[in-house]
Amino acid sequence: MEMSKTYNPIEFEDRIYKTWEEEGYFTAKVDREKLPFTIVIPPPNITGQLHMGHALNNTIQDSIVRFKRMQGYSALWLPGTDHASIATEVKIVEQMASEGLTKNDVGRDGFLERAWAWKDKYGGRIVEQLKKLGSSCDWSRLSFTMDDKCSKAVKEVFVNLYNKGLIYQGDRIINWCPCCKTALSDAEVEYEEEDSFLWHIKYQVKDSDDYVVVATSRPETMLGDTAVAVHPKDERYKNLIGKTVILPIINKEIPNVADDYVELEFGTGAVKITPAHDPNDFEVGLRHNLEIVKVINDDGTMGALAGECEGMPSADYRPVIVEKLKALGVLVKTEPLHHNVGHCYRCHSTVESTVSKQWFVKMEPLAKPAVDVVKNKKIKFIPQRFSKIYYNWMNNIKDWCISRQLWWGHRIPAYYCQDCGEIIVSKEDVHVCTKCGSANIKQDEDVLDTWFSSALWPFSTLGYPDKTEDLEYFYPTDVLVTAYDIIFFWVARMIFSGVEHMNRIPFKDVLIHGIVRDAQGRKMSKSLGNGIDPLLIIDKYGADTLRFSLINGIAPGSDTRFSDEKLEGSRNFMNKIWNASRFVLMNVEGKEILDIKDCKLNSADKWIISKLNKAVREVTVNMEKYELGIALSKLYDFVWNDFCDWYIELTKPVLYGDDEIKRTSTLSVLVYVLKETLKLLHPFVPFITEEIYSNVPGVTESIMVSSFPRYNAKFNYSKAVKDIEPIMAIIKAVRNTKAKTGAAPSKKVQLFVKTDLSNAIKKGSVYIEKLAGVSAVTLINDKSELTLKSISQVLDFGELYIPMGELVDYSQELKRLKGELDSTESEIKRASGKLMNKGFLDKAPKNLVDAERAKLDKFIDMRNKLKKEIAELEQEV
RNA sequence: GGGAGCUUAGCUCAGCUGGGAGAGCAUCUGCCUUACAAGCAGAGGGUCACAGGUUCGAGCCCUGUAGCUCCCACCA
Repeated sequence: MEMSKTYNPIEFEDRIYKTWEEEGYFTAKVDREKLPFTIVIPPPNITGQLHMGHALNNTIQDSIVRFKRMQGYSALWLPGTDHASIATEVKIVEQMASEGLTKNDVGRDGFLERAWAWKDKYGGRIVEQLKKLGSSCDWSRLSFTMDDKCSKAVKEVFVNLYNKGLIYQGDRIINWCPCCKTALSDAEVEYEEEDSFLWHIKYQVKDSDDYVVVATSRPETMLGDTAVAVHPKDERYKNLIGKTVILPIINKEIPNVADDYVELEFGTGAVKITPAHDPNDFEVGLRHNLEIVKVINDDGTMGALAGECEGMPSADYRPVIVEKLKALGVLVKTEPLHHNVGHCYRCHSTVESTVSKQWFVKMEPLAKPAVDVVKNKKIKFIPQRFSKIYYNWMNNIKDWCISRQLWWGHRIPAYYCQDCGEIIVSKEDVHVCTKCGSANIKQDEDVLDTWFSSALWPFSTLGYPDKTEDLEYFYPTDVLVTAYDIIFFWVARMIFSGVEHMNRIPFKDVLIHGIVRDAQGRKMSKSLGNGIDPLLIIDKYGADTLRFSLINGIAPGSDTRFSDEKLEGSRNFMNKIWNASRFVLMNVEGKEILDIKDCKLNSADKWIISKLNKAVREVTVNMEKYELGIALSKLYDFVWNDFCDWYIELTKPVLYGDDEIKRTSTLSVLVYVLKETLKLLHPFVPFITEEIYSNVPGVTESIMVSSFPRYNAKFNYSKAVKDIEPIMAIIKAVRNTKAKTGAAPSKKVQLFVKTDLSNAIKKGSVYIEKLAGVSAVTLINDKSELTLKSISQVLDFGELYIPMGELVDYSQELKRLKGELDSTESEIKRASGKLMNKGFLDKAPKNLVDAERAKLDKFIDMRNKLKKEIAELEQEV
């Protein structure tokens, strides 16, 4: 097949992906002959479109899973999507609003019908996009957090936890999003700094002219105050403790209590206590047995206590009540305040703290074993530092509010008897009360936090609670790949869930990567409009280019910047691979190719095989440590520098020469190295490698099912390497000389070499001639044999003399040689300094000391030669 | 308030268990050499934030300082 002159991925990526799918290469089999290797995908939201974060996350997973698959594991990458309770519900509400409908208009069933329809229509988008990226997911196992399998697991887990007393229902202070109209967990609240005020308000002490001034940032909640608190040790308020104060406006009598929670220095030292709308106040209320009075409704509007302002949004009511306080003369001071305010992570509204009846997971008993499995290294975070973040969160965790006042999600499997009030928690639908026999049963209206089902993902997708073959073979999974921003939401919860329900860790390693930023280092966001659409990049440059630019050079846990420059560099590399391959394939066309075992290898052949072998070892080691960025940049170096710039150039004299046997060997090596290189590259850039591989003569199978190259000690041809490297040094030196003297690279020069390595040089002279533009290489024993005006180069294994005729400027030459002498002298100083250091001689490893000695000898030799050259040159001038 | 990370060439970043500072881009100089101008060859460019310490030896380990970034936390 003819390969086009430039890399054009659009021509083959879709076709190749289709073939892979049709051949079933992504489908993992339970194969007792093989070891399993499992990754479960972090399920993208069905509302989501592929963004750069997904692209990075999935490229990493795909590279790992392809690598493992080629290493011979039965590798499963299990894909799926998340129902994204709030996010999806918001979408459906918006959609209905455009038709002038509300949730209540259509009712629960009607709403769910719409939601499922939406899921069917759009939920698959992201899956198609993942395919464009080249993801080798096992689509036959595609899961969804609300499919039957996962729903069964959710019910199982809920009921089990309830029966163990680890799930309970209660009136607690929770975070309420007035916009989404649902409770949120603590993790779902994001704090942002805001400028506000601290209002100082006088509360009169009952039956007295005294008053206490409280400071608050939330005056609108004051009608729900049920106490004023001061610190027990606060001298200023000693007399106040136990007295009654009067709440302005509604003139309600409330107690004054003493509590350690109060900070002496902050505000006035006296705090109004609103148990219904502040988590701290709620705690104070519990300690002092205070009344809980709600003043803000669940929808964020003021309640009946606000009188004529009932129904007004609480934010609007704030200035109203401030005015009222002013009018009453009880507002004594207003000072600016910079503080943290909680916002909903989905809609960004300011969240309210409010008391409400919700379902909670009791965290303490679950957290401890989950900390232990990380502490004793059963689960490893990569990089390790993220385990600290994990500990910190787990050790300070509070109970998890899991009920959401939404319709889209897993409906809580709790049933209430309308007659006797019995609560029945059951995996099966309940129609009859187990206590009184009544059929008047209602299921809980609420659904579960989305993350409740995601927490079960590593085993619910494999069949839990059923003891399936998949679960038995593929669980625990091997590595979880995710960005650091969902460690709390997801990773931590999977860990305690796996430990609790499976009695086994859900994964062995957690590979944390960073986020993709824009070229200026800013987070990509909708509001900034600086997001880059990976699909547009794929359309323009191809998936491999995108993948390469995301992975190359990244370090675990660190953020990465995405830029056009990187993209172009990556595209250029793809083109390089493409053209190097084209060179090989063009030359081998119709020619005989042998196994390299049957070839007569020359030193260049052996050199590239050694280099390849070294690359194999290093890439494998790096991959096993999840150092993908390092692995890939090593491959880049190998391909571009060693293979293209050197080896391919070194093959040309042979390929264009007339020795058939040598040519066959070199062609065979070219094919061998190309194939192995493509395999090394394949996990990262699957399409281009498949496309080229399929064009290599003799190849019948997909590169996907080929074996990853293995390190082979036999391929370290150290003698051949020693023979070819001086040749390369000479080529460089000649090129350098030409450039320095301003001679055209194409200008042929003669070369005289004085060296002990005459055999190797003789053998390699054809390379020197072709690659450095030399007409003839002549070995000499002494410079006196030279009659022409030359430029000299002192290398560590000998001297080169290049007659350059009129281009030789002796004073320039003298300057250059003196410069070289200087740097040689400083090397000698450095090395001899080290070797004169007794501490170094005594304590450094012997091989290092020996190496240092050898260097010193070499430099002294070079110094002598340089001095001689300089002396001779000075005579000429 | 607690914790983490970062500071290396003009820019973006690598640098593994301490043993002579690296890449890409940019810059400069030459080249259309029949795989590739999305290319080839050559060159310049760094007190590894600062100050101490450990060590024969520190970009790497320890302590402190400064600047930047992020996370967590109930300061009304």
